[in-house]
Amino acid sequence: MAVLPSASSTLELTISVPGFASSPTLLPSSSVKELDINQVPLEEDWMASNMEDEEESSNGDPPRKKLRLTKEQSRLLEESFRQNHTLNPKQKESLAMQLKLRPRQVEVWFQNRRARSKLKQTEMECEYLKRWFGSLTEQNRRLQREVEELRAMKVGPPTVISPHSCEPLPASTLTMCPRCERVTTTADKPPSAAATLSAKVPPHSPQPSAAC
DNA sequence: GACAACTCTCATGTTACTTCA
DNA sequence: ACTGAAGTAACATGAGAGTTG
Repeated sequence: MAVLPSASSTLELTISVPGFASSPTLLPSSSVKELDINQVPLEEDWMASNMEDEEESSNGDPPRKKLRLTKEQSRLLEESFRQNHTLNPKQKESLAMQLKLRPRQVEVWFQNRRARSKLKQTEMECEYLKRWFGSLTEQNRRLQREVEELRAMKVGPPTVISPHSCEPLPASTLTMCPRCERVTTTADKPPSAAATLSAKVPPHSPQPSAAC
């Protein structure tokens, strides 16, 4: 499972892990809404229709019937899903018996539920990456402007005096901290591999680090 | 041990149906 | 009443892992 950098304080991204309790806010609200309106069939009707399906499916050309799960069935399935995103055969059998459904129906429900979870997660990640891209674009624009300004101001070779040697430093030794945007010299502090990486890999938060 | 055949489960994509605005 | 969009149960398919002879 790929884990993206954690978001800034204003954007929170959660990664769902199988077996890890998912947030209730991710649950499809429609399931509740529709079931409030839905006519809940009697248990006997459910069993009868399920058995009919099973019989018809062996006849070769069954019209695909779509059964709506009752409120209670949905609730129990969701509860079970929160505990575990996958079921072993024993759990499946027992849950199916408890819900008065076929094990196959429970299996299909879990497959679809996992798919919905993943889709939601992907959408959130996509949204996060979009914002990240926007922030980087803005930062890039700002730096480009700054470079232009510096170029416009340039009248001669830089005359930065080294605090160590008290002599002028060449321009090539000047670097800018990507976080705090202060100009430092490589002579003063050579950039570590970690610092180089952090400059290339966007920080979790667009705000400059206080450590700088 | 290596292998093929089989079964099971999963992810992924699609279809068919239901509900609602 | 009709319709399109959204949600979702059911199905199809292919891959990977485990079992068995």
